[in-house]
Amino acid sequence: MAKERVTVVDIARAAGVSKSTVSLVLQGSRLVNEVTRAKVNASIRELGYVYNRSAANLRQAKSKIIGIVVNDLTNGFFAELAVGVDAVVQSAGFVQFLANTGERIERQREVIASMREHGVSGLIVSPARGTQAADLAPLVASGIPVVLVVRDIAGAGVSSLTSDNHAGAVAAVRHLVERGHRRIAFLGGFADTAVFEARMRGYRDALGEAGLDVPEELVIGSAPSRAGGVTAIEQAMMLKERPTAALCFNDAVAFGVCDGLRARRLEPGADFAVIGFDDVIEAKTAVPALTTVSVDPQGMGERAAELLLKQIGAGQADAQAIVSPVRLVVRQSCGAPIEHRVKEVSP
Amino acid sequence: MAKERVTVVDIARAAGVSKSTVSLVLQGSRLVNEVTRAKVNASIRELGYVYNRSAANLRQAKSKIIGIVVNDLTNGFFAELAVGVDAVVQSAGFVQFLANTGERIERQREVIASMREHGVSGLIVSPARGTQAADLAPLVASGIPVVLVVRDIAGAGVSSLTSDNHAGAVAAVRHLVERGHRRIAFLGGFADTAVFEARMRGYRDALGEAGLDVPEELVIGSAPSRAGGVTAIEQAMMLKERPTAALCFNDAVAFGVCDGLRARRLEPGADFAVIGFDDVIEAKTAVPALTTVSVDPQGMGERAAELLLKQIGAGQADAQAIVSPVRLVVRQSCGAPIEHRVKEVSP
DNA sequence: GGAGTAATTTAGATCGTTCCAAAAGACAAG
DNA sequence: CTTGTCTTTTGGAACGATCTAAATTACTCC
Repeated sequence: MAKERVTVVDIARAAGVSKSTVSLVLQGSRLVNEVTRAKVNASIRELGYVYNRSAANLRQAKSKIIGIVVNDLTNGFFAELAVGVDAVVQSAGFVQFLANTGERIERQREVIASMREHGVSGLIVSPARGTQAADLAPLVASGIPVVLVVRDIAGAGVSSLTSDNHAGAVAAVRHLVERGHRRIAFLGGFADTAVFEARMRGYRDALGEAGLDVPEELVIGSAPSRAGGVTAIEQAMMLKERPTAALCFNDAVAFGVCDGLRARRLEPGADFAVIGFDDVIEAKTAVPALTTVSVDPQGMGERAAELLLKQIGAGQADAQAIVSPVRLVVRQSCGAPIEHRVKEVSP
Repeated sequence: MAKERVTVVDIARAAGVSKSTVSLVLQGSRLVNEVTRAKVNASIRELGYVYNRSAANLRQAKSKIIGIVVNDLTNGFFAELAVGVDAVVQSAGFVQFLANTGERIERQREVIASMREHGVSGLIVSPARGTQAADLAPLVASGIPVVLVVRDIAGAGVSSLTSDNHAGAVAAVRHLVERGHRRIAFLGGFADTAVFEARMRGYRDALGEAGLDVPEELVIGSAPSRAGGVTAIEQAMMLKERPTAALCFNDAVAFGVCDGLRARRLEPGADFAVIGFDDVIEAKTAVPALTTVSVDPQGMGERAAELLLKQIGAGQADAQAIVSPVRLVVRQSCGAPIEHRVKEVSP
């Protein structure tokens, strides 16, 4: 039962060639004759050979592995991001190491170290909350290409791919203002992240532009989750002057806000306008369909992967910060007419 | 900038010992003297040494990598499963290769092959729909420990960890019957999976046990997603004799069913009883909170990982099929009283 | 048939670690 | 001072691929 490992030497013997030739066949070199190649491939199949990447890797120091580190995989946004990365990376012949940090910096340090030991040729990181440039310094110093995604870190000196959070928030708030809202809340999210800061700034700027002032009590932080949304809206509705609309930190919060509204017998969309951020898959099929700022997580994952692969290919490219555009997708949760909702559900 | 790689030999030189000693220190052997160990560790830190697992791996043929293959990462259930696996696997000093097949068997074949090339010491697989025992045969023959999770495959000859889908469905339907429902639908899911088959059988058995017959038109399949749930309930409500309650294939479908009910101005829980399956995190915080059969995906991931690690440790254990128990969690969507809903939201 | 060129093939060193067997040192007992 | 027992340390051969430079074979054209 304990089968001996089949190696290139075994195949070489079986096919009557040298191991060098087998190696050439394995890497698809065009140097080798058609008949020889066929013979070798036949032996490979026959003996059930499994390529040993550790060995190859040892010799050539480039591994066909890329690592992806996300801060919270149970959040649909990041899961989709990972799927986008996976798609691109796989079709380029790479395989991905995925690790979840659960927002723990210590864990993040561990997984990054582990990935370096495995010789990843590049790393896509959505950093845990509170990650400092110093935390990434050893990684960056090693010269491994790194792309930060979603959350940028000032002074880290690596490429980043973020979404235009400021513009998205501005667009959302403008839309609410156009629909006549005057008391607009900003709900959910942790205030210590760059993403929160940017969205919040967009919210303030758009209100200022409309000549509205920004009452502090209308900015209510919470966990960026569905449960957090429920508590945030509860708090908002206890104010003496209640808001009539809210821009939410992300879609999860927005769903929570809808839940909280229903709990008070208010209908999201009709009685209170809700706008989310991210456009996760569920946003479209929820009832009411969620108006949200589309960030296209899967697309972001794909672009991040492409950027990383380019850097891996180019050896050493200098860091670039890409801000990908977003667009407001108007659906029903902000008060748009409701008649054709079911039609919008994809088949 | 192009730094030379630091190897054990460099450290040996710096610390004034042989590379064998350095190697012993690296593996934490107790054979080496305390002072020597300290000297070596100092040099390691000083030179910024990074362990090369490919090299180690080449020599000792056991890799500290386990692979996890899931069929749909964008589904919260599987993302949570992956997180559970990750937690256990990491703390055992392993790292996980995660790949998403998106229910494509061809892709599944590719990623499994790729994982074997990387020398994973074990594999946790939630197989894509339609996977046959034959698809896994080469993998199984190689002797790598494999644990199938969520979906078992008859005749594959490997261990599996599934949930007690039959018992869960029975409990759910019994509950609905006790609450007085007589026309109970089974909504969503693809009929060609073992999971569907088991839940469905539980549904039928419980109805039979209550002396109710099972009208074919009340079993309505659909994609196991939120969108699928919307279409399934639409279809159910077009019947001449409408159901008053439904057991859904999973939570995503159940949420879709709630959406679809609202679209018809029916309140889930009050006007129609809905029960889901899986108990994803959102089930608790949704409004109305979803009554569902708790499967605890994260816990399943953890148990699957533990089972796999045990098999890796034991060399060759024989296949065992573990069915993990489930329990019905009664919340509001099946018509329970509604007053304390907000209290149940976790802080 | 031989020179020149192009197409294939190959021996052998090499990558960075672990393992084995054996050597070296330390110490106690005779 | 030898011998024996422990504790530490070590050289050198693996592991399974790739790479380099050189060797071999095949072909073309006088």
